[in-house]
Amino acid sequence: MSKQELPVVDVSEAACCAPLACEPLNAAEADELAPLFKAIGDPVRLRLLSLIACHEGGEACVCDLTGAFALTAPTISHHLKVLKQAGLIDSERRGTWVYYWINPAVLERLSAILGPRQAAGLVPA
Amino acid sequence: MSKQELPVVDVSEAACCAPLACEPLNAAEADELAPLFKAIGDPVRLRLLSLIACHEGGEACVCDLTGAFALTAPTISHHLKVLKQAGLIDSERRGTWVYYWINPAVLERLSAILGPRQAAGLVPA
DNA sequence: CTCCTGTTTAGACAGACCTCGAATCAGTGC
DNA sequence: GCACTGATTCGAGGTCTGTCTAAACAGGAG
Repeated sequence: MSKQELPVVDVSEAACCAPLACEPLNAAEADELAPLFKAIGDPVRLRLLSLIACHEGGEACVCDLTGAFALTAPTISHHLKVLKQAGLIDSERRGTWVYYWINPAVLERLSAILGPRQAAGLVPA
Repeated sequence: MSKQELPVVDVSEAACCAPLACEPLNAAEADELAPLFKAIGDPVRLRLLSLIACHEGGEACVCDLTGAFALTAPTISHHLKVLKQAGLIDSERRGTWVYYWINPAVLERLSAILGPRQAAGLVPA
């Protein structure tokens, strides 16, 4: 279950330097990127992502996450699945518990796409 | 260029340096940010945003946008409304046509939140 | 004034989404 | 083997969303 083919796109593609305002996205690119933003377009999932990213060791057990929400375990599990299918996180079972960690490359890609003109110059004041 | 009363959150707030992986988002922050990502979580809206951002002069007429999609004018208008209500774009009517332009500050904020830790680049005060 | 073009609003409908309870799967320990 | 805990899957509800057609609104031209 850990090495199934992800629906994720190739990060090394042209995407790294096309900040949305550089040249218009074509339909294919938009169809590919929009689901990623959609995945984090939910308060619960956005917070889950943050909780996982901030957790010590860079990974968090599901049991660490459920407590932060007034939601049932199946609902949390559902949201984690959405994030995973989007390629934003990955998981592994270790004994009784399942651990999740984020995929930094995907987040960086999204950040770069929204960013003004990264790479060019990060301009310190 | 003249009106400043955006429904958008204050960019100079703590947001500029909290890249999602720094410390966990609380529920209030997530409720505020998620709708922005949700707005760009649709292929049509993501492409609209890109088309507007890339258009010469930094602004685009609705008539320039509708041609890029196999959708009716009301549908495009609906998506533009969603983007505008999220604070990602703004618009103004000039004679017969209505022009849209993006709000770079909001995009930068979203980029910074997803970004790895570039943080210090933007420097408040 | 009247017509025409560009844009938005209103209403409707199929499909997707969030959440839950109940059931099931996966490991650990008695 | 059996019971227990952690996590996921399944099916169902109510709500939200994307798209359309039809109609209304805003300006410019004749």
